[in-house]
Amino acid sequence: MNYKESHKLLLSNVSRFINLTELEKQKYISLLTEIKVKKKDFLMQAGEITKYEYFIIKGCLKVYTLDEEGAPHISMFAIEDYWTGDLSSFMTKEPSRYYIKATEHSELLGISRENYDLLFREIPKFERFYRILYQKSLISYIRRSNYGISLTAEERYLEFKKKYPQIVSRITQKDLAAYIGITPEFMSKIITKVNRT
Amino acid sequence: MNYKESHKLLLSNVSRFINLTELEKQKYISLLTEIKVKKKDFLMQAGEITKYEYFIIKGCLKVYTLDEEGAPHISMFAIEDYWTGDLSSFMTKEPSRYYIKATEHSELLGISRENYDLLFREIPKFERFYRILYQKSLISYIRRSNYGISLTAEERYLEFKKKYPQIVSRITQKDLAAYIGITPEFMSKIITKVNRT
DNA sequence: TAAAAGTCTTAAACTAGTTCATTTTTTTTC
DNA sequence: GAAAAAAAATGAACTAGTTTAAGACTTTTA
Repeated sequence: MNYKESHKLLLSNVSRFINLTELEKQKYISLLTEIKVKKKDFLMQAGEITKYEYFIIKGCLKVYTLDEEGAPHISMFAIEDYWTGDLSSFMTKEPSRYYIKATEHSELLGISRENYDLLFREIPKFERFYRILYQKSLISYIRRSNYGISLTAEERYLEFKKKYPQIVSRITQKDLAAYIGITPEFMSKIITKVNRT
Repeated sequence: MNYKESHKLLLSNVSRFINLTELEKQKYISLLTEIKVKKKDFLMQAGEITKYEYFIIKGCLKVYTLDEEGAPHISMFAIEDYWTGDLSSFMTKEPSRYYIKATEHSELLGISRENYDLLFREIPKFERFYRILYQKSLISYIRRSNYGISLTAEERYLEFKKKYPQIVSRITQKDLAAYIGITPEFMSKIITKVNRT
């Protein structure tokens, strides 16, 4: 069958871990919602109960919390071919502490909690898909949680640049500072220093 | 059927997410290896390819790396009813960067990579078990990776104490410092300060 | 396309956390 | 249960990263 470009991208993402029949592909696609969000608009805000998990077709978004002083802490940047959302609120149905804002005009496919549950009942293979997806995410978050406490800010910056060169060029230095966990002023100093060397 | 205490603990851990028939329980148990490790002994060392994922029946272990200066960075403390290991090395079959050392005499059940793969083929329900297990771990690591970059050392200490009171009392201040990401000297200062307040 | 708003840079004064050195206390070992 | 080893406490000098403030540069908006 002939699929839309957006669905092709998603199916190709899924086919990394499981093989679906045509029927299963169509069933899966029927469970998804198309979402567009303009630059600077929110996909969700703190206090809301997360309705969807999102697959990014196009664009770039930042997932962040605000601390008591109102300073942002960016948890992740999500770009094409990545999944994002607030898994905790999505699963527990408790209000989220996260904001998700588009830093570019973005197109997403969302799966609602009801359809996510249904998916496992209708196509149990997806248990495997998510087992592997979460396993891989877990491995990278375990590594990241160690970086935060054991590397200096400069080392974390170099790691990020090495691991996500395609993201560095698409975000502001200020947002990168909020991800690395430092002030924009210190981020500026690091970049000046690294470029000089 | 009558199971050993250790197997009962594991089966009860698994039954949080999936129901197994008697036959499946027996099959599962047949895939596990019993392991004992004395206080201060290594369960594994950096450079080795991880052979097992471990479920802790009894005891306490620390999972850590050593940086270029030889300073330890503790990634997790594992106690009864928790799973541990190096998931990355276990999956990729590449040498691990982690050491796992018992801080108390410990008893574990290990599952080898071959049996882990076999488990999914023989009892596909385990895809669901691990999907949920990894999902929950992922949620807590996402939270932790933000703590590392957005909280002060004192706040991280208070968080740890609140979340794992049963672990705090079983480990040394020095190990806690290596987990929090600070020097033992500064850990000592924080504790003095917090107790004074 | 001018004005406004946001981002980046620089610098001086400050604070959280480190390093190094010493002493006291607790735990381990024979 | 004494000796040795490891952990914890304390303090002084240091460094990585913050704060505040101001000016230059860039992007957005009307």
